[in-house]
Parts: sequence; C-alpha cells; structure tokens
Amino acid sequence: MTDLLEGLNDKQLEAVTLPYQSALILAGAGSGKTRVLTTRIAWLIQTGQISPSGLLAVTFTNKAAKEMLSRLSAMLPINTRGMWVGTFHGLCNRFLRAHHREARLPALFQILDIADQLSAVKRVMKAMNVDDEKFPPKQVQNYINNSKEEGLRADQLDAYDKHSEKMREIYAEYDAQCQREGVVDFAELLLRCYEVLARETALREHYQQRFRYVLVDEFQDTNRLQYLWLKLLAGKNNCVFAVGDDDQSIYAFRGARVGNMLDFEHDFGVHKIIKLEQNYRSHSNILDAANAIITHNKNRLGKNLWTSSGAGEPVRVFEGYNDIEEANFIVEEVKALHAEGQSLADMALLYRSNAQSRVLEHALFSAGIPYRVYGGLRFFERAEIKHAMAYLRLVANPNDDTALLRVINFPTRGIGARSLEQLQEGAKQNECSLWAAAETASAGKAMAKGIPAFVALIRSLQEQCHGLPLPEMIDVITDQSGLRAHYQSEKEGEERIANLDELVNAAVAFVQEHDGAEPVEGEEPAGTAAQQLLVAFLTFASLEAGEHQADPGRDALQLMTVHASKGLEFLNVFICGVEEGLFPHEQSMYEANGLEEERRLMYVAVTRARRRLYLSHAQSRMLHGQVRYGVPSRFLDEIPDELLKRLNARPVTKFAAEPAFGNAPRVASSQSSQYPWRVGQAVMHSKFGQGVVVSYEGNPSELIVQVNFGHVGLKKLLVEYAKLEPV
DNA sequence: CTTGAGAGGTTTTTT
DNA sequence: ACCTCTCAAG
Repeated sequence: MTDLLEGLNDKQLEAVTLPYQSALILAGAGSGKTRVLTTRIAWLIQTGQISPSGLLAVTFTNKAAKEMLSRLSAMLPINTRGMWVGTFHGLCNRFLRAHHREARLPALFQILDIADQLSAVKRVMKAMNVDDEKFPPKQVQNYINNSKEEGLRADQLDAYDKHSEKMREIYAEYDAQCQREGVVDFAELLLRCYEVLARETALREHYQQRFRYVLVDEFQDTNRLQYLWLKLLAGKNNCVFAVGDDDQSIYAFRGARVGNMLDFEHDFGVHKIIKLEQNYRSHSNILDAANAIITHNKNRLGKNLWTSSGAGEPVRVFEGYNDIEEANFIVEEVKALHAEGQSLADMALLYRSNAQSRVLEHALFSAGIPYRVYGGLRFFERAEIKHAMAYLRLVANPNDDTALLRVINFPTRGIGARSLEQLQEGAKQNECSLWAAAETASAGKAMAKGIPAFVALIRSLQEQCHGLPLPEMIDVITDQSGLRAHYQSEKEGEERIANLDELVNAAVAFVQEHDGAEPVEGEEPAGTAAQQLLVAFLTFASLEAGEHQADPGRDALQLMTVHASKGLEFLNVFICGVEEGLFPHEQSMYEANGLEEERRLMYVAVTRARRRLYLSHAQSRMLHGQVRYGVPSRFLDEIPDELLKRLNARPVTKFAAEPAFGNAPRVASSQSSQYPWRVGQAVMHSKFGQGVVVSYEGNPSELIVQVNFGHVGLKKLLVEYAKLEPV
C-alpha cells in the first residue's frame, strides 16, 4: 500500500495528522480539500484511532459523498458500505428509517420534493380557506422551510401581527397534514432527526458513543439546523473536523450561515485554524485576480491563495456592443481553442442567471458547437416521471394524498373539481385519507363512475405488482394506468415515452445496485423485502435524483450558472455578463450583505479556471423583453490592470453611436423631441455620478427617467428635478 | 374536460 | 422575451 501521506504539503499534512481534537480547516479553492478530508479519514482508520463504523462524514451533495467513498476505498482495503458517509439528508433519512418509532413516523414514510411540498401547502391552505392572494403558497412554503432550517416548529415562532399569526397557523396545519399522511419534506428529515436525538437520551448517547469523530465538508454552507444537529451529535466528548471556505459561501440566500464557522471555533474549542492556501489549480494571474476581488469583502476569516505554477496568461476582457456580439465573440474563441486541439468539455461558459444562456445557446447552435447546459429540470422532476412515480407511490401506500391528487385524474377519467371536492369533504368528515374516502364512495351508492374506476385501477395495480420485480412493476403501472397511451397520442409525446422507458432502466440499475444491500441496522426491517425495495427506490428518486453527468461520450462545451460551477474546474473559463445589475445582481443590493455574497460568487467563478480566463460584458442586452444598458461590473475594476488584457478597445464615450445591430430603443429617434436624452446615453448626476439612461415612464408632465448609475444602482428620477448633464 | 387568451413574474437552488 | 398559471369559452 502506498503511503497515505506522501505528496501532501506541510499544511495538508498538519490537517491530516492533527491529534484527536475538533478542527477547522480553511480550505481555499483548488487547495486539495477533498484529498485532505479523505486522507484524514484513511489516516485515522489506518493508525487505529478510529474504526470505520466509528466515524460519520457528511457532505451536501451525493456526488461529493460518492467521491469521498470511492477515494477512500482506493486508499484502504475496507468495505465502505456500512459507513456513515453521506449527505445531511441521506444520513438523517437513514437514521429515521432505523428509528421510525421514536420519530413517530410510519416505517415506510415517503419524502416530498419541493413540488410535492408546494402542492401539499396549497392543499392545506385550501382546507383552511386561506386566501392565496394574501398568502402566496410559494411564500408560505419558504416560510415553512426557513423556519424548519432554523430549527423552529410553529409553536416556537413569534407572531407579530395577523399575517404572521396566520403563517404560523398554516405551518402547524401543514405539519399535522404531513404527519397524518406519513410524509416528510427535505427540511423535516433534518429537523425530525434533530428532535429525536434531542428528546431520546438513550438513543443520543448511543450515537454519541458510536461516532467519536464527525467530519463535515463545505462547512460554510451549513444552516442553523445543520449546525445544531452537528453539535448535538458531537456532544461534549466527540470531535468535529470541519472543512470549508468562507470565501466560497454562496448559499446564504438559502439559509446557509457563514457565521457557523466563527461559532464553531468558539463552541468546539478550536485552538488554531489551519489554512490551506496553496492552490494546485490555476496560474497566478488568475489567483491574483481572485484575491484582488475578494479582499474587498469586509467579513472574512482571511486567506490568500498562492501557487508555484507561474503567472500564466493574462485575464482576457472583452466588451461587446450587445449580448449577441458577446456571444459571437465567445463562439469564435471556443472555435479557435477547439481548433488548437483542446477539448470542449474542458471549457465552461459561466453566467450569473439562467436567462443568459438563451443567447449563448443560440450562437453555439448556429455555429454547430456541441454544448451541454447544466441545471434545469432533472429527470425525476419531469412531469411524466412524477406521474409514474405517483402511481408507484400509491401502490406502496394508497393513503399518500399528494400522489393520489397528482394522478387521480391523469390521464383524465372524468374526475373533475366537483368529485374531488366531495372526496375531500368525505375525507375531512371521517378524518381519513382521500383514498379511504374514495373507497367508501365507490362502495356506496351511485357516484360519478370515475372514482370507482380509479379505485379499481389502483387495486388492480397493487394486485398485479405483487411479487413483481421493480422494473416490471413500472412497466405494468405505466401501461395499465394509461400513462403510456396518453403520451403516445400526444403529438410531442415521444420524448416522454422515452423518459418512461428510461425510468424502467433506472429501476433495473437501482435493483442491481441494491442486490444484497445491507439491512437497516438497529431495528427489524419493516414490511416485506419487496416493499422495502420499492420505498428505497422512491427515496432514491427524491433524495438522489441528481447526477447530471449524462452523455460522457460526447465532447461538449459546458454551460452553467456560477452557482452550479462550484467545486468544478476547467482549463478555459468564460464568465459572461460581467455588468452592474447582472453581476453583481441588481436584487442583491436590497439584501443585507448581498454585495459581499455576489463578490464571493465572482470569486468562485474566477477560481474555476486553470489556465485561461475570459471576462466579458456588453453595453446593452435584452432582458425581460427590453433592451437594458449596463456598465461594466465593479468587480472588473477591482482587478489590477496589469493582470488584464483588454481584447478590444471600445470608444470611451460609450453609447454615443446608434445602438448596434438595429436594436433601437423604443423611445429613441422617432419621438426623441419629447425626451431630453436618448436611451443609452451617458449622463452625469450631481449626487450619483455617471450613469446611463435606461428607460422612460410616466406621462409627459411628470416624466420619469430610469438611470443605471452602476455602483450606485438603478435610480428612477423625475426629469423635471433631476439635474442631469450629458457626458 | 380541453383549449386558448391574458396576467404576472421572472437570481442563484447541493437535498 | 418567455414561461407558468388561471380562468372563461367551447
């Protein structure tokens, strides 16, 4: 066996071989974070300090967890199967399955994804007669999730007024509904697990004694609840090894608390933070640019990346007249690089928001460059898959109201709003599930024939599926339910049919992987083996639906948001739309510390590049169907000029010329007499400085002009009072 | 129950 | 611009 510690630098070595104590490792981008984490585990095991079953390692993505496990089994001759290495949600799910009684959950509880959750929220609100104009279901959903991620139940929340009181009430009702139906949402997995550990002393002590060592990846992304969970699990005597990078915290908007890093230092008695600052990814021009940007942030633990691999190429900056020219430039560069023999898969186009991908895709498509867009709808989130899964869920548990509502009339079988209302009424009166109500209704006196037909269908499916292997079950279900026939008659249903076939394939692969899987420890497995497998598959679909690495065979350019690029690296990186209002995003200005998060986002983007980095921006672009004029991002100004190579010199007085490509602003020439300045014209304001006229609104007597003042932001000004000077 | 017009809303989203 | 959702007419 090769020496584990070989090739580690001093800091990495120090982190890997730390004595038994809690530690915080500040691991910069490209500093070998995953390597340190896995080597630490391997070293602890190899030196006999801990057994494989005595540690718990937690990540945010399934990908990261898998990566850790595969590297681990390459380092050590151990069976990683039974090890507690996984995502927060995956581990909590495992815990709850084993201790469902203590958690007061049915053994075969099911997991709601965001879409399921939203429909559950809508259902609760309807039952409560809540006005969904005043309480938009999405907002309610966020409120519930945010509360749970703070570790708070409805009865622990304060209400300030009628509105928040109602929110709290809906939250409580929603939880009650989930409990009745035996389903849990993502946040609930964690909160429930946390509560069980907090409540059940014996259980907590058992796990505390077992997991002497807890390791956390991407610690900067943990939310309040995850932090509390870790603290509870560690207890007084165990140690936590946390690895993270405060400069790469880009999920505050979802409840991640960078502050957990400071709290951690204090709560876990960390003596010394180890900083991994040597970067093995990029040349120094790229790192210096990244460092220059991030030093503008006030709230940092402090860290400076360096490399021994030389300056490398300058950071290239391109300014387009508009987004189309920007896209065309990128196409040309990509072509040139590809012609030099570089693979497309090692090039990435990064953008701040998904809306930007359209223009880029159009240009790439026209040029015949294969590309792949990351993000968007995932396989298990597609409507046809969700429908098939809903039938599957009903076979597993017909009392699953969410699943029932999804397919009771899909394909349509004459069950309209009225029949549904009757069902819901019946369910409410008898305090039973919709399924039970449907059974009663169809057994009783004459009813619209749809419902008895549906009941018969589900019963028949249950019967036919009994004893069948999972893939065949899916075959039967998609066939008998009429799903397949429905999509066959649809004009663009071919892809959907193909997806249903793909679902069968996914089931085949799943069954193979689970062959001879370990039984859940602790308690007797509930249900039959077949039921277990079915529920495991459903859980897999909601918890591990990711894995976007399709068509690895084809060499394709990678398109994704900056968020999606975290953790990845590419030889050549293009960051597009580096403009005020886009990156940093306009919306971020309204949030506390929003700008700092945007800057971290730019830091993440820049540090993705190994060798060559392009930053591009455009003077104008189409946004929400309107031409928007923008000034270069402040982040560009934050990079020292000597690191940059400006590829094209645009005239200093921008926007003086007619807008390129005939995208004439609506109000420009024809009625220009009415408007003092042309849209796109640079103007000076005594207080806000230089800006660009974006649009006009209001009537002629009270004309309002919207000006983009770059760093100051977008401002709406009354033409009459705003003393603007042309530049 | 299906269809289409109109309204509203568009940052990012590991599970 | 474009997508999703709602509601009224067929």
